[in-house]
Amino acid sequence: MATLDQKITRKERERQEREEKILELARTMLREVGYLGLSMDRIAAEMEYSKGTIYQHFCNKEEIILALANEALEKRLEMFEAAATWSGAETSRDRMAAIGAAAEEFVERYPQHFSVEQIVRSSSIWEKTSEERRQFMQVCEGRCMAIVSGVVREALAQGDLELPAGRSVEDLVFGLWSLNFGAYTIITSSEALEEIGIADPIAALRQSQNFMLDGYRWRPLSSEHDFNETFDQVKREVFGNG
Amino acid sequence: MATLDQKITRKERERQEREEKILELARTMLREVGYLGLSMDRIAAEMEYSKGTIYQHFCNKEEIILALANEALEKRLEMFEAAATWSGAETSRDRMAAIGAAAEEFVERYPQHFSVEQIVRSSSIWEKTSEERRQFMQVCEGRCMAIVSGVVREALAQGDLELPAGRSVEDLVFGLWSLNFGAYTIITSSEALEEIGIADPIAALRQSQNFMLDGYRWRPLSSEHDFNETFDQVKREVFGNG
DNA sequence: TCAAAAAGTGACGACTTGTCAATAATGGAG
DNA sequence: CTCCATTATTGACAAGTCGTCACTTTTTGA
Repeated sequence: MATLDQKITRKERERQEREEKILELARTMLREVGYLGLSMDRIAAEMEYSKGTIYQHFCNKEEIILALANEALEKRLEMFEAAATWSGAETSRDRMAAIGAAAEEFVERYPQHFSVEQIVRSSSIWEKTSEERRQFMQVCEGRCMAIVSGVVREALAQGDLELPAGRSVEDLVFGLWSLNFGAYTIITSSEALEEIGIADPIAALRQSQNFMLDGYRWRPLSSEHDFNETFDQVKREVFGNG
Repeated sequence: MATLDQKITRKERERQEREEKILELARTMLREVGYLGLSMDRIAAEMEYSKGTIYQHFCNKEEIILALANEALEKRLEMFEAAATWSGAETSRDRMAAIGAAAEEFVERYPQHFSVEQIVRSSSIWEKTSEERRQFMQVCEGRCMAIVSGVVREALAQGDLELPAGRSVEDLVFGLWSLNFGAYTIITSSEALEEIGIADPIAALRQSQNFMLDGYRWRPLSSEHDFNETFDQVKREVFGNG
């Protein structure tokens, strides 16, 4: 019985290892030749397995892409969690800034992860993928939202922030989310940003974010505290980025 | 000589008409079956021309996509211009709000145009397309920026706004751009926005925008003036949207 | 040892995009 | 009106996709 169990797990382990290898290959392929260049034939050839075997792991190309996107979301969730529980935060707005720093770090450290997210959002991959994986994605997205919402709620509870009539916590989070997602998308896809006068888009993003929260009157305001310093501190202390 | 000229122009006119028809077909195709479903074969079949002829107009699929994207940019530029010269603006911030309304109207009225823009930004179409068309795109983008920047500069000149140290006009514009682009991307690609607590994303976007500009201390602040009313007014008066 | 079950294979059909020799239409010149 | 050069149009073709499934090989447990 023990040997049987062991053999099952060995098989299972091999399967998982192979799956990981497929994803690894797909990741680098995606980075080097883009979504359209990603080919099942080539994956099979480089894996030295037949196509049929690859299709036993992922029933189509889109499933692979979505699996990569899910990895990305998981990674970011992890980073957001680390930022939200940062011990160096003195105020609720510090904590919010920490999450901003996490978002920044995520894109810088895993640009290909971010680009997968973009692909999933623009190409109509959805229809072809399994319900299961789609759901996983929504769960991740929801949990990410929940972390940020949690910080906002903390601010409300502590009296650092009051929402205007008719606005929900999620509306604020949506604003931040949009700003960040849009900024990174433009940054990674516009070649000549400098030419049209945007020398340091990351700094511009930080500023916009700060001013948006200032607009919400989330205290301390950016005029009362240097959140740029907080950003850099988080990137050093939490993510070990000197 | 007259007849010769006429014949040349007749030929040329026919060519252009056909080109327009190709783009029209591609547009609807893109809307109905997405980027991946857009097929040169099908375009040729539906045009009742051979593939070779289609390829004489656009030397690859990506050129068609980019041509559509350029149409979109032109359209938006037009709408931005209309908004920026709106006669009903009482303050510089009114004028800025008018542009926000134009952006909103653009996405609502031409959703497929917006989706083309997203496709161009995420898929790596760039490499395959002609320098000419790429340049056109950048010019449009630059002119769009220039319109918005113009309004910001007007505000600076009139003393309605002062920029913080180290920030340029373009940084502010970049913030607005990111916020809008990000928000519309998320809106059009996230199915279950309501489920995660974002009931009215457009309202949330307006709010975020207003608060961001409040953060910049662009007077009158949103607490001193109802810009929601301005948005709706512009959509009625400039774009005839009741 | 051996048969049944599981795993792996790759030729295949149906689709792409983009090319290019061959064919058809056109437009002056005589 | 004829005729030929130029230009426009064609569609078979090469080379590449994706996903399938009858087949072969390996594994497994009795």
